[in-house]
Amino acid sequence: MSIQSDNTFQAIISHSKEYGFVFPSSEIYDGLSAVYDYGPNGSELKKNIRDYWWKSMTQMHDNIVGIDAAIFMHPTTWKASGHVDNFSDPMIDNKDSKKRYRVDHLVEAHAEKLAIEGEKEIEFALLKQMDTLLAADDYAGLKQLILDNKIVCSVSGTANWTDIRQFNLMFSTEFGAIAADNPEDNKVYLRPETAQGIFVNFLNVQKTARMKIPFGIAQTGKAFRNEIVARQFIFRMREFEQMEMQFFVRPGTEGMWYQHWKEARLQWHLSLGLPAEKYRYHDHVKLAHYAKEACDIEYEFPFGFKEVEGIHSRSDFDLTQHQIFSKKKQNYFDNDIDESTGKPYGNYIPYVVETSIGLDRMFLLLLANAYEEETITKEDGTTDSRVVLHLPAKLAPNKLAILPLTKKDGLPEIARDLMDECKPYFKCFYEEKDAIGKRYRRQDAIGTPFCVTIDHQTIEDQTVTIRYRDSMLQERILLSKVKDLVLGEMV
RNA sequence: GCGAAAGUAGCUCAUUUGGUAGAGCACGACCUUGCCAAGGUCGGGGUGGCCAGUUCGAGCCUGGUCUUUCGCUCCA
Repeated sequence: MSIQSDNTFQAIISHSKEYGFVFPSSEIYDGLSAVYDYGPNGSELKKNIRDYWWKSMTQMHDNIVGIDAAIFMHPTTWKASGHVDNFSDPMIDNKDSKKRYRVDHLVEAHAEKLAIEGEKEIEFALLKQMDTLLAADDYAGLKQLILDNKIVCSVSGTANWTDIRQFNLMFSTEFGAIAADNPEDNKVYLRPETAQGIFVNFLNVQKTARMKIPFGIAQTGKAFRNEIVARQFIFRMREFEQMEMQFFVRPGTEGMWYQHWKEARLQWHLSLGLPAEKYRYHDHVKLAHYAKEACDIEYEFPFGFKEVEGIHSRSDFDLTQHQIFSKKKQNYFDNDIDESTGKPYGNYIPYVVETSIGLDRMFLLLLANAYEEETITKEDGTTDSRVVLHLPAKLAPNKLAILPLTKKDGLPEIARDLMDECKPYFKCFYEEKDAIGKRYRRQDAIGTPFCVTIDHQTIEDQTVTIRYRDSMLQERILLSKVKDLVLGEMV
């Protein structure tokens, strides 16, 4: 049904800005790369997505509870999680081959070659120099070392190198007002994922909410990654929001739960009326350092199939790491009876199955799916066009537009009364300016599912015209039925 | 990060060889009208992404820079 051109993505970006969904951050200062702000309609849509997810996780599952952890966490958290060590190596690119190397690997490979050639002394000196420079974070010195030793790229054979850069995906900042002797002691990171806030609170939540395994902890919140390449509008941003649920299970059952959540999460997407043929699973072959099994739920964006959500079987990696680094037991005592032994399962560190969806990506997904430039044939045979967002009614920024046909004869008063009746229950929009057709089109463009028009007949028989966004059909219903009709679409 | 393209009003775009910027839509007020982007009158809005250079004169030529899109690369 949707007519999508090659320029669809561009059109969606323009539309997002024009109708107050997404603006480039700090636009008057030329923007900040890969950072975006949500406008009046965008912030409503985003909030509605978040609320829908939260409700489906916590309200609809009595064994899942929520938390809201801080963005700042103790620095040791990221040592335990592996984020500090695994992602802070200095890198260098060869400009000719476009190949990127870890500096230590590049130098060591060259040293090895020297060793084979019998140049033991040069090899030893080289490695020692490298260690000294690495310890001092002297990147200029390291680059000079590479140039002095005529180390070349194995692909291009040239020494046309970029400067050395450190790619640590975590943003850091100073914590507290008093400078420590060692600045590193004051260093804290902006969390690169929300998951760790759940793991470090595992026992707090389990004990205070009296949760029994299997159970889950849900959380939504901002995370920050200093991406090397951050592009495709709000798809990959440096500041983004995750909606995560960590599900704690008995070891040995993680495979079953992994399958369960893999299917349940896809169903969540489909429950919004999104087309199944646009979705697919992508099972990971190469696994992250913590993962046992992992897959992405991918959606066909205008720029191809891309990850919108991940389901990961994280084993007991995270809790075990936190137990080691914090020296605090992360055990759970399982009173359920193991039928093979007749005794309780007893103490263990639970396994974790994670579902992690990017809120901003879900937002983009919904816009991409909803956006349509529709050509409509009018009664006299001429054609017209309209831009319409087919957003799920329960997620639309405005649920109902209330439009008096004229701004006199008492029609605005009736419209205002309806507005007052409905606005405690859902977001309404009131407008009396311009011709009715134009007002309908404006609401189409921001995805308002229902428009109600108050006309002169309303005064006589208490009926109004309700007009449906997707079909453009209209019918007369009782004024008193409007609120319940809209509410019926919200659950 | 490398390569390519682009940046003029809120949006989509014009501006023929360098001579101090226009249109449509949108926006605001008023009049007329009243069920699918109506008509009229008036009005607001741009130091041409930013900074330099060449020139008597730069939106246009040159260099730099920022941002965006696309292709590689990367992605816990």
